[in-house]
Amino acid sequence: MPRYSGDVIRSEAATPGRPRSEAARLAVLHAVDDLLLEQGYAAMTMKGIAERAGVGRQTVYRWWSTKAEILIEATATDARDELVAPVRRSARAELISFLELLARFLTVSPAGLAYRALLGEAQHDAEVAGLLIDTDPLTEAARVVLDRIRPELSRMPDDDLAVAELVGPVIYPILARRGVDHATMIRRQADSLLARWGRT
Amino acid sequence: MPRYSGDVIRSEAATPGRPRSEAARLAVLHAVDDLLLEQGYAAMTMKGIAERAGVGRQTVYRWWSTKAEILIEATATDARDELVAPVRRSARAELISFLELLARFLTVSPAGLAYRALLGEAQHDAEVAGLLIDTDPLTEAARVVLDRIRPELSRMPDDDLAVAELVGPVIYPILARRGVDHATMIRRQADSLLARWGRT
Amino acid sequence: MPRYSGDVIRSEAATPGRPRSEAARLAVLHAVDDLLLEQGYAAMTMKGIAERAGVGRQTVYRWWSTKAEILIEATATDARDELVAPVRRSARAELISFLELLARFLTVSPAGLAYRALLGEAQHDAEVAGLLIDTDPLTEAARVVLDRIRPELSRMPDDDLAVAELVGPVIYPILARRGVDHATMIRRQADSLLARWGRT
Amino acid sequence: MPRYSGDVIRSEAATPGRPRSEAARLAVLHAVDDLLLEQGYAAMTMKGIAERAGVGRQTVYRWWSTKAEILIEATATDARDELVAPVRRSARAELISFLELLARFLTVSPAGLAYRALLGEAQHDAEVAGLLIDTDPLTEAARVVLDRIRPELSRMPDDDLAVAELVGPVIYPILARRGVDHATMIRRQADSLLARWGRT
DNA sequence: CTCTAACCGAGACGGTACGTCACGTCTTGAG
DNA sequence: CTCAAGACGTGACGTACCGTCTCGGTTAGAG
Repeated sequence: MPRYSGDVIRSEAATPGRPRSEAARLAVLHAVDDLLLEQGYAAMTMKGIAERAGVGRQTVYRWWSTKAEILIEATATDARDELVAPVRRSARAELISFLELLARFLTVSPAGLAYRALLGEAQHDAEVAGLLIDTDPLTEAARVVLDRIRPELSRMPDDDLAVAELVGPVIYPILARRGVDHATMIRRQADSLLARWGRT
Repeated sequence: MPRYSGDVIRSEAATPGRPRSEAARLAVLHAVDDLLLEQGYAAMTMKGIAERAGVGRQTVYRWWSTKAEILIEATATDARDELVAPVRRSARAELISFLELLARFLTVSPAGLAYRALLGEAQHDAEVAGLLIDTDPLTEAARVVLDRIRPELSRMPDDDLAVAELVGPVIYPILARRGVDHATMIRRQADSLLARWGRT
Repeated sequence: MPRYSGDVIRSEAATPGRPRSEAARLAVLHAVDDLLLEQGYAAMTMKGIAERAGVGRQTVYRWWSTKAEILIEATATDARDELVAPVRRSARAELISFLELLARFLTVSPAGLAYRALLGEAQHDAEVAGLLIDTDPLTEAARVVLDRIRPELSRMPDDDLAVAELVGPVIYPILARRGVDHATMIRRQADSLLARWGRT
Repeated sequence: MPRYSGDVIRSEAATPGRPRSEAARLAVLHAVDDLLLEQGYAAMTMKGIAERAGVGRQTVYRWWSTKAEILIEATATDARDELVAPVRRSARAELISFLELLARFLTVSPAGLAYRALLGEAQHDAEVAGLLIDTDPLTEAARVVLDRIRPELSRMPDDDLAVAELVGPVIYPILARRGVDHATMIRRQADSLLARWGRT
């Protein structure tokens, strides 16, 4: 079970020269993981990452351009894993489970903190925005859940609209406020969506 | 009509020494406004702000600690002004008007870009998070609208929950995706809320 | 007995406006004295002097241009007082007394430390050099001694040459070396001069 | 023939990482040389040196702590070269040659100006004092001359005393006065020393 | 079994922003 | 007109990190 995305070997082309060191790659990814928790995103530096990983500075730059890029690679797999919602009997239970997962992910999980940091950076860095949108694990996970319960909810809109209606009210207060009561919010939100999307 | 928050006279205490230069204060606030549009938040520097304002570096640091602080002071009034929703006949029209205002604010207005940049910074800088939350013009504006239509919507939750349900689905795709169709989303969102919150 | 040069009132012209505050002047001079000992010449600043004196910064600049100027005014009188050589029976005793006075002045006395600091500053600041030369208390004191013993020493050169021969060998090692044995040096120096300048 | 002290190869240890740039080192030393003449010691700044040398600021700080340290390295070799006294037939000629060399060095040579600036700085900066004393080219040169003529002068004291008697009367007026007539002073000084130190 | 090419660590390089400090000037109200 | 206070524009300080470069040394497949 690969810890990091890309752990599967990428190419078989038998390139000449010394092959890329998997040890160095993992050291960098782990270093980023650790530093994010210890110092936070803003205080992380490329220099610090290289030193913590015991790796040359050039080696980092050879494979990644920015700390955002490394962080995405380092946390993508974790994020995806943590956002796999368990299968439930009812649509309501599905929604509640997923939203609770989501709230926990964003407020507690290291991968979730990374996601928020990246989402933040994306607001003033177009390149990060591009990277993040292409690999957004959150939207992906939401879609899985929605697909699962769509048969029961005939009036559910598709695609991005449904995702936004589902995820927005939970994620917004987490990004913009402090100390939100998720539990209540989540139940209300689920009921609201069921009423709007439901069969009748 | 004051352009910047704090334009109202502050104190009459007759402090000793040379009084603070209003010209310098305004020059800095305008410089931040300009630089945000020209270079973006990330590329803005305290040095650059001081130089653009034609002001000493120390003068900037004397009154503000970070570029986030300046940006908040520079855009707070504009943000508040731009988010004043017009009074409409029906609750639905009120909601749609406000959400359209909000979407336009976040995607087009300089003050809105500033808000997004600050919200982004808040994800990895606790101090900015504190500042932003205390002065959040968006939540404030949402509350005004909600208070106005509350009489018609007996099942509307109060406070933060209602704000999140109203604002979240619109703001989330703007922060996390590209090229969203706001118009459709907004109408759906308004109807969804009316159905959930409505009298009968 | 005035503590500082210039303590005597300078003008009687009955100028209009508020007269100069003698209290402020003395506070500045004392502050410079204190700071020289506490922090050394290099660490002293105009700002620090004003604060220590409890005086406005402008008040300092109104009356002095540089810290060197203040220091000269603050120490000139002390320096002159400390370099008054006692009258002795023989030329040899006169010389030895004066040279010992000189060595003590330069290595121990606050005024002597100030003199060395100023002499140092004069090496890379022409303005200080000018001020110092015009008021040099050391040369002045040496001349007094030499005049006193000149009758006994028919071959003594006059003016600057004699001063240099007398003072140079003592002051040079103090400026350019560490931990010199002055006592021996001084006796040798006195004998050397007597032999050279002496009657027969 | 090495232009700067330290031009001799330092070590062969094969340290890891990119080796120090000799070009940068020389650029800094030349910049200091130039700036000393153009602006004087007091007006020289670390920033100015780096810019003149076309070198990063950090590169300067990496190898030197203060401008004094750079100046010592930049002028030590020149100073030593310029103070090599020619061999003469008589002790008197030796002394006169050396003292003339010395006077010229201190009043005309760039290296001599540097020496005076450093000697000045040493009066109020203990660290500079330490550096200067350890490498003092002037004392060194004086000792060479004195050793050469010592056989002829049986009563010459040794070490520091002799150096002070030789050098002090010449250097003192240069430091503390303006426009001295060196030629006369030097001949008198030489005769005085010969009389005192001479055989009989 | 050498050759070649790309990798690796280390760390110096030219830049540039940081936040602080002192400079010397100015602008208040009070004496 | 002076005084204390303190804000002003200027510019150097020493530090940190940027992304690039240049070393010696390693590690593979190709000849």
